[in-house]
Amino acid sequence: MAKTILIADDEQDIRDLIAYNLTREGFAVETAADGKEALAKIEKTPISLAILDIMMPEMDGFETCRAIRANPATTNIPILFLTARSAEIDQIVSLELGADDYVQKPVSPRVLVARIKSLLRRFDRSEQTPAPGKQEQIVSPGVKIDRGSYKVFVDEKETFFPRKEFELLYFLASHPGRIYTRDVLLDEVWGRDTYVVERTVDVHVFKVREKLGNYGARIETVKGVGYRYVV
Amino acid sequence: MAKTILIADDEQDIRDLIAYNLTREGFAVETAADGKEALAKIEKTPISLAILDIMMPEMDGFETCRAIRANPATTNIPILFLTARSAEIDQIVSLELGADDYVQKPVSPRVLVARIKSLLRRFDRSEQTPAPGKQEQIVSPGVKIDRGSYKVFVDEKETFFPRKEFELLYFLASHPGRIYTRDVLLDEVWGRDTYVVERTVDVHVFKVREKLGNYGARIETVKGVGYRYVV
DNA sequence: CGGTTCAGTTAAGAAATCGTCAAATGGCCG
DNA sequence: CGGCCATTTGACGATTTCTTAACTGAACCG
Repeated sequence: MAKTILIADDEQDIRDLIAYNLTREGFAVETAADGKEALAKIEKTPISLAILDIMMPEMDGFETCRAIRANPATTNIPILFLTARSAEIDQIVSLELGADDYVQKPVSPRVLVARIKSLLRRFDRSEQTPAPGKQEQIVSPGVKIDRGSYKVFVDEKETFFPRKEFELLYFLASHPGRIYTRDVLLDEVWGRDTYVVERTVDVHVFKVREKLGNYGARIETVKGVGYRYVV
Repeated sequence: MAKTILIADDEQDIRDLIAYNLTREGFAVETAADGKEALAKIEKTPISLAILDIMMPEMDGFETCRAIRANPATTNIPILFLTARSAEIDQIVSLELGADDYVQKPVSPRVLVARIKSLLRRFDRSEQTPAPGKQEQIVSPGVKIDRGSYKVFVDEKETFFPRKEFELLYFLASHPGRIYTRDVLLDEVWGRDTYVVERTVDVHVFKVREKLGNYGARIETVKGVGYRYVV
């Protein structure tokens, strides 16, 4: 669930300040001291959003931005510029650089964080395809899972599932028949940047089964491999 | 099948920039340099969405918007405003102009495209379902919310809700059962460009519940997720 | 038959989340 | 200017949720 944000700035102080604030907000953070390093990190790690300072040695923010946009694998990453002088703002705006937002230095952490969240929201929503990606409701005999209202009905009776249990059930049920190993489930349900023991999944499966009552057996164990939801 | 988007702005550069980006995304594009021209084009061509700059010669964006809404044939066209100054945003918000969204200049083409897509999706969906986007009154047993007069009646008794609380209640109540994260509520109720802490939502929910008295429990909390209004 | 592995189950501690209150801020109006 | 009100923030405690570790039993294997 945690998104990774890349911070490219040549001043260590700035990197630290931003990194500190973003980490506190639950983001994962990668840093780079110049454009070259930024590109290298972007190749290696999946990045949700990049913050680029404009003035950097080696390769400045503009160039870096162009390079990111030029690569089909990274062309959709939202980019937020940090600018020191207002003259640079004009450049950002006028050029079709593909900048999505900018924040003027000196940065206020609160404003920056708010902008980042707002940008991410905007892009998340624009990428949401209602059709195959996320189903609003998953219905199988006796069990109905409704994502819109975050409710689960077992034999017509509303049954409360805490978040992780809901997400786990929802994920499994939205890919019926398919087997998922624990580490894949951790990735998909818990998020890529969480560090919990794999057996945690077992406990949640147990609880979900409990709540599903007669239908608990819908979640099958495949010994030595993982779990799957069957209809 | 391509949707046609009308761009009304007096600056050629802006028109070209937006047109270029929309075309690249597979939209058809019509342009107009002022409000009069925009209305003329709308009459001739079926338009899926209109982008209006506010400051235009002859007829500004506000007037154009009113004219579009006044004509039954075009009253349902989604309208997105371009605004240069934040003072204008207040106007958009305060006047119930029937604006569906706005983007602050300088525009990031990518953000604009994302917004447009999201708007179109929203309208596609809302036209399929008979449920209208904005209801004048929302009535549930014991609670009546009147948008026109900005009044709320709890058990027939008029109860005053300050603006944010009213908007929050109205938004939740107009999508009963549906869960909303604090993120989304901030977007929808507070507006995209506000930088407030998420927990602010909680306090408002608290106050709304207080004022709803016996019906306070209508707003349910889903721990770790968000809030929903139930009937 | 004993040992090993794997998953089910339970309980307890840790962490996250929310409700609530109080105080700070800032706008508005008399 | 002073007071009122709406809004926002930070703090605290209560509660829920999550995670871990440990125990148990079943299946498997030599």
